[in-house]
Amino acid sequence: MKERQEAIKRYIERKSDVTLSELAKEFSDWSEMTIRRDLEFLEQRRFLIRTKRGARIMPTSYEVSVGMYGEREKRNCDLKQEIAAKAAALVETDISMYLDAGSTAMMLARELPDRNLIITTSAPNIGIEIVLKKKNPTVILLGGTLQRKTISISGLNVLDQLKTLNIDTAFMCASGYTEATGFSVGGQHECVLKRAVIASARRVIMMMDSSKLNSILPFTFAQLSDIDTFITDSKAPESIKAAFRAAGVHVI
Amino acid sequence: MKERQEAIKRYIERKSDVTLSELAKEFSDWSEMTIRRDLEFLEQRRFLIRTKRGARIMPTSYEVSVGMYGEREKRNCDLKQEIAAKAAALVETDISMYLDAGSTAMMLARELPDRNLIITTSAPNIGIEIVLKKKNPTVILLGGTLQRKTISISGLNVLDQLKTLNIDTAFMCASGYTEATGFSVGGQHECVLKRAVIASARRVIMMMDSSKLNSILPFTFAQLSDIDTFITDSKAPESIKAAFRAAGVHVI
DNA sequence: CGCAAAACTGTGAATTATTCACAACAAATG
DNA sequence: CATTTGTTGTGAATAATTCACAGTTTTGCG
Repeated sequence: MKERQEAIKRYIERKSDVTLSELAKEFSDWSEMTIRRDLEFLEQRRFLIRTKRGARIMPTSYEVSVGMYGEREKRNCDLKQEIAAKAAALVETDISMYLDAGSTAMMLARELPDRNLIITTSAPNIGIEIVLKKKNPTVILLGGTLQRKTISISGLNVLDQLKTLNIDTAFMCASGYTEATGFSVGGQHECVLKRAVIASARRVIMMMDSSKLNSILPFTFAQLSDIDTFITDSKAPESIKAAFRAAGVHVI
Repeated sequence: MKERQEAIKRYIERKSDVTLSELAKEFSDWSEMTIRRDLEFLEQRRFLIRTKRGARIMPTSYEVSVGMYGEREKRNCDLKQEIAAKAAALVETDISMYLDAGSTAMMLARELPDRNLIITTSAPNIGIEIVLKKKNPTVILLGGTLQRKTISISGLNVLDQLKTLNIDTAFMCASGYTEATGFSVGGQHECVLKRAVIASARRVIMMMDSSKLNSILPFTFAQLSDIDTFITDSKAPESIKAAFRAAGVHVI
């Protein structure tokens, strides 16, 4: 595959739905016809499907996760992407890592290097995504009841399952944070699971886009002192970043 | 949603990729324009995406499973569909059932009534499919290592997890059957898991399309005496069906 | 190094698909 | 029963896609 085709594929993967004219503008070094032919090429290899005026990524499990939350999730796609790229840089080879459920985690799954890794996750859609797109990582899915809203696992014995796994680095997501309440999420099941993961991981990396800062959700699962590294996007206010640093958290 | 729109949706779900002219021929009572408008309607509701000359189902996890095996799987789609419809008729409310991994099982997942059910499965893609498309069933995913080829779970403690679950009816798939070898599959992990499920289920229903009869795969996981019901398609030879009946198996 | 073959790219015309506006019709409402 | 609302079909206008061809670059091989 050519460099241009790779670039087009990456572009569409990021945007998930593009028009031909949008592509033509982005890749203005080439003619519309060439891009058209590239799309045909990529479609044959099942990377995407062509639509009326352009193309769309071939949704594997990715769309499963964003499809439901819909527009809200898509809107901050670029922020999440930025965070995921930063997080992927922290992934070392041959470590055992935990990947949380959530759309930021899904982005990280896509950015992950295709290397020897052991990835434990409670999100089956993320597990599938990794296993389909990468050759090398080993994916371990937690077992239990599959939650409709979050597409993640919960259950009585997830905690037991965690006990048998040694997690080096945990990449976690949160839906809300304030100084007073700490990191919070909307579901009780998730909350319990996240706490257990954080307790057992050697290193905890929290990923959160700036739109979620200063919002509170029902269940708090962690405080600043629980995390080692905080990854956010460039739109996050300096004041919060400074406060995190003052608490001994490594902010990226 | 109108009846016609439902019908179009079902048609596209079955075919997975259709052209407008194909739809116009199938639904010749209506004009092309009306069908076009229906497709637009269905696209807005994320049931499908429109392509250049028609439409394609919105692949959730379904495409994940067939996408890899590709054409081979698609070819017997109609047979599997027939089997899945028969199997769905056997599903009772409020029971605990096991759904095997495999494309026939995925078809069954789509045909399942939207009622109170507890469905245990080793296939996360099937679990996601159910949870996204139906409101009522509870899905329990087994935990463990996610296998790349089959998109199913295996691991040391799947057997332990099964012990804590009481399965009433198990819907199983096989990749091969001969009288001498019994029901067989290609992977050792799957084999072990299937055996355990069959041993613990009160009732075992085997689903298998006729193209797989008289083929042998490396690992045998069941004999005729292990199963209660056998579901196959209309192309299956009478001789085999008669032999199954003679062995006390209920053949549908 | 140089030539021939193959593969890739851009252009514009021909084809095809999609949208749009409007009229006819049916169903619902008061 | 008239009016409104929604649905459907028709054909023209628009837009997108394909096709064929020519120019260009790359590749392979003597």
